[in-house]
Amino acid sequence: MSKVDQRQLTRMANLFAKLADPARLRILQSLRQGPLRVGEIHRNCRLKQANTSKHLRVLREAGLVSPHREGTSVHYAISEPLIFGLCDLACGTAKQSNGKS
Amino acid sequence: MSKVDQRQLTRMANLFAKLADPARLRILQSLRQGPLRVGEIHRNCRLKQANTSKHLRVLREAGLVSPHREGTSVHYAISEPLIFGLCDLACGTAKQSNGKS
DNA sequence: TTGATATATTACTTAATGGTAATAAAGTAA
DNA sequence: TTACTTTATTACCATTAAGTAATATATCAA
Repeated sequence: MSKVDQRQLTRMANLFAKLADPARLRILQSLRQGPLRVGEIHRNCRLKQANTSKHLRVLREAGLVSPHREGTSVHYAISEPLIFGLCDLACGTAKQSNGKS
Repeated sequence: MSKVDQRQLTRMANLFAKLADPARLRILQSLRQGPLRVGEIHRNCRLKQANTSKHLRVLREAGLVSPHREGTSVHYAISEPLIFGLCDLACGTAKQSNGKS
């Protein structure tokens, strides 16, 4: 990646921003083993229903997850598995290294 | 990474947050080939001096870069090279995939 | 000391974001 | 239709963060 222009840097920053929230990381981890309904996610991750829906919208609009209606419920699935590479790397990097912020 | 607890998710999210800014990504890329003085960084990245200093503080407090005084100037160097793995992965993942946010 | 240069910090404005309660919308069943 | 369930959206508040101008601090030279 010798030449990275401003637009690409902005796209990268936007992607990192989507991952910069513990609740969203938790949602993504919960989807790692397969699709889940919104209700399952919100109980599984201990998030309020509205909050879950908002986070899923962020992830969906970023192209990281995709919804699939089934009756009254909606299943969400990972649509960009590459993010787990990022998560795993960050998990290793962030072991005890993080500063005071 | 089967078991990731809340603290670790928060650390990961904090790390991602540090990378979630185009200016900081640009600073990190500029340091990829070696340490630079603050003045070089701020001219190189076309950032205001104060802004550069603030971003460097964020990166420093996150343990990603480290300063080294030399006379009146301060050299900054990458202190956590693993972040380039994250940057490269994000660069590949964020090619044209990013949503409307 | 004074002066010059390099970097850091402060104060401020503006913009974006997360969490929540309430409400709306979508789907199904009776 | 009504009633019920599931998910999405809206409105609001509180917090956080980026950018900037001005100022402060640090280091060195004379």
